[in-house]
Amino acid sequence: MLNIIDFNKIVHEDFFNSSFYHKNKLLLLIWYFHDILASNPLDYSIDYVKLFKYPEEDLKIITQDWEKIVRKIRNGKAHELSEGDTMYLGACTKGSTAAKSMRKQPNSDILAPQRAFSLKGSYMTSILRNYILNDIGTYESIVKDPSALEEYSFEEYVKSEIRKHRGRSLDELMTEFNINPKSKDRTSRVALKILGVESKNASEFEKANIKVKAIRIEYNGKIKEHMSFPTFKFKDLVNESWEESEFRTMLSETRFFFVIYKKDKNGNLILDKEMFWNMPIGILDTEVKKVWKEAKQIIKDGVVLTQKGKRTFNNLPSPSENPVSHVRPHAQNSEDTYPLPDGRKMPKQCFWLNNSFILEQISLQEED
DNA sequence: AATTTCGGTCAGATGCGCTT
DNA sequence: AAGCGCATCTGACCGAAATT
Repeated sequence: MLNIIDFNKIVHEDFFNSSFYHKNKLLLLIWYFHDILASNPLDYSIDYVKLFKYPEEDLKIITQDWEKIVRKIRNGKAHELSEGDTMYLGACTKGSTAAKSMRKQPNSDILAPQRAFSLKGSYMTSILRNYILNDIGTYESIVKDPSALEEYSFEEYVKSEIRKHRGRSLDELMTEFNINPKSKDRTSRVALKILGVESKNASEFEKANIKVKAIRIEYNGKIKEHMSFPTFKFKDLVNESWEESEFRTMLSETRFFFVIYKKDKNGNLILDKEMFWNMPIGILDTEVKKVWKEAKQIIKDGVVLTQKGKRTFNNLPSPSENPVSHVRPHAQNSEDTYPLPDGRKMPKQCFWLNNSFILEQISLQEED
């Protein structure tokens, strides 16, 4: 967490003269161990301290993040800011309560939640690992020479590299880049190899919490499968609030890099498009919230199971009930379960994003 | 009859705990 | 520090029932 964003003032600033840069160009970072056994936070042990200046390659990306945030505010879209918009520098909500923290913004009459600059959790983790613990398990970076970002933003650079291979088949790319066609992460490996990265993730993607997701579009133009996410524990979910829920946190903080393949008439997957995407905050706090709350209520009240033939149907939110999200099993088999609050067991479930929603987002191709 | 829906399954990758 | 066994995770896929 860094400084509060003054929506009205920041629109007149440029990065190197900004209040953000002024205050935060040099940081004293202090890491302490969050010891859950310690009764008093003052007893937490301070393990690492470091006077930190952004490495040149990171500062380039932070500058671009700052520009992106300010552009949104200048366009009267402060209320649409989201942590997932940017890579290392985020605009996170800040204030005592959501209701008390609404602020006026220039160029729009819509009130926006107060926000502050923050270095994202994924970026802080990587600073700790790379620059302080000197962890050997660090990933290669995509942009080897920071001056490559003078002209293009990181995202534009990444997209243009992928675009060079547009029209080629996945099989062809796997052969060329020597990737095991059976590996589950083959599409993300292909993308990384195109970007010149041998390691199984890129340092920029790791620092920015960007997840590569393959999207396969069928010959008929539809996406067959919904998009899955990690499973949740029923007992945890019923104790969460939407604002602090695992699913909301994940969706608001993760940026996705969609690598889109389209099936030709012979069923070959052809590299077709690429785009960065994150869940629009307006949809997150309306439709997705609805599904989440409904799921929570159903689990709280006791899931109703009905046996039909071999299969057991539940009354959790299905894809037809909501345009954006639903709940479905994501388990090894029907024996792979988590306990329900009432003691029964149920196959592990997760929230999914509807295939139709993903398709809609792709066709919007909204690049702010 | 064809397509869509949605509970379920598969299998390689990953991660954890334990031992040496 | 490395190796092992095992559990879990994850992206992709399956197929019976429902719908068109």
